[in-house]
Amino acid sequence: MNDDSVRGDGAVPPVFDLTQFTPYKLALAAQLLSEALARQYRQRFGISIPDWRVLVHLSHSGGASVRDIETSVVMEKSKVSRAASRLEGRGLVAKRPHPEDKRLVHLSLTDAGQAMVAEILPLAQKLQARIEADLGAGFDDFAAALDVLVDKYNL
Amino acid sequence: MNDDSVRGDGAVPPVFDLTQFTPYKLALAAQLLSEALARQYRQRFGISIPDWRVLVHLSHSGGASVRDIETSVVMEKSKVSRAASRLEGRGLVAKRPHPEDKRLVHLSLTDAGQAMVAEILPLAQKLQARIEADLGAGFDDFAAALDVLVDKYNL
DNA sequence: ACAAATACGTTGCATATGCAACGAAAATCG
DNA sequence: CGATTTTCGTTGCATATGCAACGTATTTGT
Repeated sequence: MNDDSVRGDGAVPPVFDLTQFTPYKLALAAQLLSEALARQYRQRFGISIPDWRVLVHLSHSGGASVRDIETSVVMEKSKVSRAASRLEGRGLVAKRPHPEDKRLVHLSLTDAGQAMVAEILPLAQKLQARIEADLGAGFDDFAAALDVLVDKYNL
Repeated sequence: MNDDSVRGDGAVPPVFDLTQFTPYKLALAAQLLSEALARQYRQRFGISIPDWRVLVHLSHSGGASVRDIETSVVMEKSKVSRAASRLEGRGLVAKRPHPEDKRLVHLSLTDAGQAMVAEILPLAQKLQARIEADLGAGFDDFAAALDVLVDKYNL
């Protein structure tokens, strides 16, 4: 007898379960977690995920250019630019020309922006705590594995 | 002396590093891996990620309805529907009415579809092997952690 | 058996996305 | 210096996306 999956033309279709494929599982887990968080602030604050990333990064950095955010948060610059414009329109972010390099646009949170971030961050921290609890002792290894993947596949 | 970050209004902006936030790291790792794979078959076969998921699922299941794919691969049904139409247009997938339940559309791979899947799968398997090597002994725990997250946050 | 509720797949529409092109500004190099 | 390249941010455009609405088919409940 031979292999179950032999076909006449010699092209053996490998048995392949998408649900056991790591990139797929990763994508699914990421989607579920992102949605879990996004649902919480989407309705309450009308904030999208790109908006949220920009806000949080500005809160953390205290101010940055579009390019800074592009690289550190890994978002297309056009995405960053549009998020910044939306947020500026809502009075959450201030856009100012950089005094030394006139190509750069300096972004920072307004007071309203800081207030909103202060309201939103606890939600994220609560989710983070929940995830750590869900994974228990394995959390640190999990986080480390993610770091390995991120820097092996970055670029 | 007091806490560094005390502000007059009592709203303490929590120190929060997006890059240490698990949902963010997960999203980033997922994006990088998906792109790594997508680049390989996008150019060579003109296949998008949704297309790929549908093809692989059909290969694995041997045939399924739009709804089957929607639930098992976790894609919006409109996304599945459009992917199926694209693939049908390219002669890779056959759409047939279900004989018993006329609401269902039965999808299956054509010979050309099977041939393409047979060409593409090895790429995925190679990536999978590389990931397992990258994570070494920790891989199984990593995969298990992903499963935990997926079913804790599904729905 | 009939009406109402539900399930399935497609499509219209508003929005989001990636990519390339662009203008302005700065850096590089001869 | 002056010319060429590179960098930065925005925008135009083609495509992709999610969501709701729809038509058709089946299931449920009375």
